[in-house]
Amino acid sequence: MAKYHHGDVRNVLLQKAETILTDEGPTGLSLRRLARMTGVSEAAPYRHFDGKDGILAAVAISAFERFAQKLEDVAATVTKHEDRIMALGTAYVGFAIENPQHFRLIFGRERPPLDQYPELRDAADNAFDVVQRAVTSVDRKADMTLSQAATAYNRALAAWSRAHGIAMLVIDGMIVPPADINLDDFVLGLLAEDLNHPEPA
Amino acid sequence: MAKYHHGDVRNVLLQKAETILTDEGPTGLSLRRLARMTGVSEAAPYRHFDGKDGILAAVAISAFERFAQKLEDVAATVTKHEDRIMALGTAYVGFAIENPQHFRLIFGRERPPLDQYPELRDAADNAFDVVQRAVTSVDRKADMTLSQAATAYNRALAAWSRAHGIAMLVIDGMIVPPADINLDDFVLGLLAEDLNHPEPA
DNA sequence: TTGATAATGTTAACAAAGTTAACATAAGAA
DNA sequence: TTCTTATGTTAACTTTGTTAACATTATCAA
Repeated sequence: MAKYHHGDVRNVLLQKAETILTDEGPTGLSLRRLARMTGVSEAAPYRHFDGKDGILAAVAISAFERFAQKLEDVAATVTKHEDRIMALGTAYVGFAIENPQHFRLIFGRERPPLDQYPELRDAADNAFDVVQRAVTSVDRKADMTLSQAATAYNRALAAWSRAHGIAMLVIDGMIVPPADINLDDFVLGLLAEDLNHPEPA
Repeated sequence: MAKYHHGDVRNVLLQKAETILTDEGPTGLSLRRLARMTGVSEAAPYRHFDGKDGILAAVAISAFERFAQKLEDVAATVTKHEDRIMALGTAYVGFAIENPQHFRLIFGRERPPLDQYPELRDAADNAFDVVQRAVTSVDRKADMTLSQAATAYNRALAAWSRAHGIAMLVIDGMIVPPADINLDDFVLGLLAEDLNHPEPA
């Protein structure tokens, strides 16, 4: 009878892995348990993925894609350059807060090595290209001098770093956003804070 | 004869765990292997630590302490306020780059839960207090208005976020510091970059 | 249709890890 | 000394990642 299993195991496994990661974090994500919960033999996942790292890579790739998509959408919506940088930053942090497990998977140590999973590397590169393009694409790009381009690049890195730092510290619980103000406004405030002013206003 | 082992197992284990973490990362740090490498029975660590998390907590605590110490030293050396913020930031990133494994242990997911290890929580709080004190301690603190204090706090968070983001992205390989310029200068540049200017200079 | 071949499942085994229980010895206090 | 506690040890148990060996299904050319 129903001795063997359906034909769509790969997708079902991935889906299940996704929800396990979301609900319990990577600790709860064991291959055997995943297989059991999917109703499939404990060795079945090896037919569809390159072991545990293979599954993590697949999940990470889809996370990168959602991440990039969100950033792209925001970048496309906001036209004014400065506004776009800020909007991107809040979207970046927003994704991290809404998907802390995926964000940590993408940037943390459990992420499989990029050089062993070319598609994962591509997904990562693509996501960061979105950031960089959106941040550096001042409207008049053609007539920029070399040094201006270098500065633009630096500004992209700086903007990225800020968003990343806020995201990390918030999902880590090190920074607790005040409950009485809007989260995006809080993030915006941190992003915009200018450290060069010697004294707090 | 030498059937049983020395009297100082706890320290030896900690020391060994420290070097394993530095050399191989937390992946290589298994209790059994640690015990074997220390020349002690595989269950011995349980007499001195609260399981694996216990050892990780101990290592994390000492890392936090070194981290805080470094920041404190820098903060004490540089007197001018703005310079101090920047010096702290570079020291922060510097620690991360010099001790990537420890930095990730301190902030990553393998860190044992703070609420289960009060000493760990204390060590963490202390480290961040150093940051915050150093960043917010403008010389004339007494006569600050409430809103000035709030701004100062925000600036501390902003400065912290930036340093943290740079640190994370660099040790993750996402940002590759250019080889042809001084690392500290590179970090300084990122820290000081003012995103509020609409166009790259 | 038939029959070879690849794809996909399964069960069974292995080594390594975290953890605990049961037991042995050392060190110190009474 | 003797009782108690701290510190070791060995031996088990469970879970996990992984692979090997075998079974079933799908695919597709002849």
